Amino acid sequence: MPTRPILDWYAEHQRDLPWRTPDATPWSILVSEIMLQQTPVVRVLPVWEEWMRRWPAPEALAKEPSGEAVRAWGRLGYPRRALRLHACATAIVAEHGGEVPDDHAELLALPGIGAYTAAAVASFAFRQRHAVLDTNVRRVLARMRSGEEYPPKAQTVAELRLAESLLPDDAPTAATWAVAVMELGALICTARAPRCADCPVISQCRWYLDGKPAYDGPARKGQSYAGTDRQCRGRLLAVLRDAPGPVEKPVLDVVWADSVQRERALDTLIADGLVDPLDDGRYALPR
DNA sequence: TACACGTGGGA
DNA sequence: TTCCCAAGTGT
Repeated sequence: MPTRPILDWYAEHQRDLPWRTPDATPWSILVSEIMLQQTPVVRVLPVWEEWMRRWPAPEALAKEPSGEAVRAWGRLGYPRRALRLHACATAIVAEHGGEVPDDHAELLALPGIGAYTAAAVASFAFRQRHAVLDTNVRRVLARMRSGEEYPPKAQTVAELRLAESLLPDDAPTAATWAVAVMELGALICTARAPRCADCPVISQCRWYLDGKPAYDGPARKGQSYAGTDRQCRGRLLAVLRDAPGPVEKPVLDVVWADSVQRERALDTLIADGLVDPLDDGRYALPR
């Protein structure tokens, strides 16, 4: 895999994203990475701006009730991420003097930060040399090297080894390379209707050279949503997010007809720490 | 390992 | 309209 063409392409075509500017901090980058998990850039942008205005450093967020993080999360989806980001801020203040750690293992130990995000923050915020393997990169590698339209359902050791083997030796260059490949996957080598005509490495893409054969692996699991507990949880939490304070039970009851499912969903929200059942019978976002 | 976990937009 | 997908993590 040629490194140069992709670095050159990135230099010319990268998007101007606020967490990529020179004044972006490790904290602002960390927040962006959590928000971007399974969530499109356009939806993250306004929420990230608001978070950075309110909580420019971990200490500011750590002082707030976790419910404020959930409220400010808005409709980004997967609101447990908001809770984990709040827990992240708390841990960073308590264990790292308020500074986002630059060590990969320490990042990995923070709540809500897994293999991808730890590598991404270490790479993007601290310019370290790590294989940053997200869905974009996995797709690019699958097409270029394996000739497959899509990567395997679950990440393999081989994919990680390949990504590591492609890393430029120089750390800062490796960091730019990591974001460049991701960007290529996000803008050109997209899941549907890839823009192969604009690809800087089309001549080395095995999938393209093979005539772009259609995916023939096992069916990729579609995610149902309507009628699920997830949708029910979303409805219930939306009520609390949009209310100025605690709400009475009947206010929650009206958003979902199936009482068995509704109670189950509410129980799991409480178990997750997203909803706080008050002593007076009302419900609120957590303190 | 497989599944749960939100939401909205494009094809 | 329905399906598929978007910078994953935790259990």
